[in-house]
Amino acid sequence: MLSQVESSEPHVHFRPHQFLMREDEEPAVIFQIDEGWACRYRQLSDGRRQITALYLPGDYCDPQWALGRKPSQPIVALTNVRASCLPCRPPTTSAGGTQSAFWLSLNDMIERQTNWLVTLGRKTALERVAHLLLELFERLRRSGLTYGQQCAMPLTQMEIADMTGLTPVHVNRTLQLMRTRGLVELQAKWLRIPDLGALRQAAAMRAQGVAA
Amino acid sequence: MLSQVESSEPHVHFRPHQFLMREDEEPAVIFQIDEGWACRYRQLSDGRRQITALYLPGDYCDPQWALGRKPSQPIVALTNVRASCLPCRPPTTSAGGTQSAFWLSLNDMIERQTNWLVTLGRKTALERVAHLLLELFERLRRSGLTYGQQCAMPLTQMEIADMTGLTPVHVNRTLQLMRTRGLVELQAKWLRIPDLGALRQAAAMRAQGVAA
DNA sequence: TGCTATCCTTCACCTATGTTGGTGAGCGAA
DNA sequence: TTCGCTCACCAACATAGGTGAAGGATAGCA
Repeated sequence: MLSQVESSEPHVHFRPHQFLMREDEEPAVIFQIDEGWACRYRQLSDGRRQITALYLPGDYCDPQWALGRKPSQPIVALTNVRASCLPCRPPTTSAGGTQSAFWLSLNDMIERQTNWLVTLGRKTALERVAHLLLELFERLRRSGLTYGQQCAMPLTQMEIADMTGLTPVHVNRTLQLMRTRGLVELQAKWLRIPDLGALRQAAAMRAQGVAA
Repeated sequence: MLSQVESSEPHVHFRPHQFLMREDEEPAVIFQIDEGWACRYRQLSDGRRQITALYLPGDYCDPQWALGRKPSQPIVALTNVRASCLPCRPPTTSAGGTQSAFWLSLNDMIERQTNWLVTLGRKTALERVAHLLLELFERLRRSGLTYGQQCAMPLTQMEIADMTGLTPVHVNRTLQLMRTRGLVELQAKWLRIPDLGALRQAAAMRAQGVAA
């Protein structure tokens, strides 16, 4: 269950439920996920848990460590994960400016986090789940990890619940409803979205271009 | 209702409900709030609104503009606001490194945003309101804007609702409950916290040092 | 082959919060 | 002074989502 990081190692592997980083630990490196999924979360003393970030292939983990604070939340692998280790200092803004992939990725993460504030604060269960599936699909698509209208979806309903602020039971109800409405097909850890536009509308997201 | 920014002007003023920045506008400057409160929000097409950030005196507004993207959410003054205009380019990481006040402030903002994800996803109404009042008090205290156990609290119950993801009616119920429990005294836009520890516990926040 | 654990699914019931529709106090403008 | 507006506050009722419990499918493993 302990992370096996050697800071000199260029690559590391993690198994499901293994920690990439524990709370308040001093990060030695920033990971870049090559393969697999991970998440950051906080757990309250009575057991309530909220996932606060999802890390997919290509993502830096966690970019904000570059801003110079200890992680206040643990990061754990959701699937088998292969990751590269980057030095914890960020690329200087002088070299590449704020446009470097790294800083843009931090920007994306903040933007996603802000969108989740809106979803958790104001949206219904169906809108929340739709938002999640849509975000997953579009992030994977940008990394070339979708196949037509399909992509992998290894999350359990309990993990979906911890992302969306719902209970597993209600996630199940909601997924059933979405299935009967033809919004998603979801089985065997594989997601198919018959009509991306319909799902976007169901998610009450801002309209969005088709830009890759 | 239009912002009166002259990018050459070192100081600007805004009245309540006046925009500091509109959606998708190209920011010419980053404001630093000298006095007054402002917020960033998103409004859904059916009117639901969620406030996603609060800007208090001393805060940069918005620090993430320095990362090089257009603001996707409007920013509006909640009270009379006086602000200074800073160039939109961030201090280079070479000069001052990531420890500069500016980057630390961005880091704080991300941290606060993450904490709100947990609150909106998993906490009860009372915990949410407690979290908000506590955060306000402690941020103001760090800026020397508290007086003993008291501080200003210009937010209307509707604005509290839009921060906490509740309805104004339920915010009212919750505040009444907190009053009867002696957790807060709140009247005439002025907040008094008789027992900070009790309020922290009610907010289900992580324990926290007394560090200024 | 059976054992165990995890996950998905469904049911009946419950409650925290939303909704609707009021009241009255305060305050600025005319 | 009255009008118009915002805001705090209250009450009755409605509902989305939570709770607790149970059964069935699937997969790893001895």
